[in-house]
Amino acid sequence: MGATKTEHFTDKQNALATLTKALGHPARIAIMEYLIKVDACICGDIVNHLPLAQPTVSQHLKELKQAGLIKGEVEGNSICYCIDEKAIGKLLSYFTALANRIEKKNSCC
Amino acid sequence: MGATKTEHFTDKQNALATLTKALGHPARIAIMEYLIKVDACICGDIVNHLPLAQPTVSQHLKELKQAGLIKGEVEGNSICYCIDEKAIGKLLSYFTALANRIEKKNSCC
DNA sequence: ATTCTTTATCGTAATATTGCAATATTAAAT
DNA sequence: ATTTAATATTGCAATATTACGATAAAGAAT
Repeated sequence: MGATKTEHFTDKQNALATLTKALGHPARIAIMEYLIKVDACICGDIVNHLPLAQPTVSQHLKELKQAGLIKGEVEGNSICYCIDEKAIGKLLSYFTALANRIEKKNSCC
Repeated sequence: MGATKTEHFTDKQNALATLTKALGHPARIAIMEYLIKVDACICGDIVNHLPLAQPTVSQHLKELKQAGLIKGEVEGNSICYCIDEKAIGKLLSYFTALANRIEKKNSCC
């Protein structure tokens, strides 16, 4: 086993899990925060701000990109990365809905 | 290696990664949604609503609990699980802040 | 006391993730 | 054309996750 049984869950559940899983690592959180902190898309410069080797950072960027959390465009001999707002929007609306649904309940714990 | 280098990141980054990582599996998303859908804490009954064996569900519940996303109290010979609102609050406020910070930027991608 | 029910834990196999050195790629700069 | 700079890919070792059968634990019901 070891493989997630995605086929047993809904597309929405899988899609959300893909986003949260991609954010489920402090290095990828740090990358997202750095992309936001700097007031533009980052072309290069990410590796130097993380305590990880270049191949490791590259791999994390790849995962964030595959999950749809960031976009990357080639720009000269470097690559311009920036946050994909849509993904953050999805996360925000999901957790907003979740919080609303919880508020309406009588908590029994 | 295979072990996350948590020591290189901030407590906040690690804390958030813990929450998102716990939600980074469709079964755990499904558990959270089921806990909210049913209008009370669930005592038992979770296993029957998931396409996974009982030990697997138990393990997922353990992870959600360790991450602080759910609370569990013994109640007779079953256990009463419910969402921990604080954790959802943390996620919501984090993504809200993130979205706000993005909105203020000039998007360059 | 025994059985039933519910949940947890142990053990283990299959698979995935993390991290990095080495190397490749690609385009700019000289 | 060669060198330099930035990023990606490959290959691999260490570790973590996922899943579940078997078993344990603990209270409820008989």
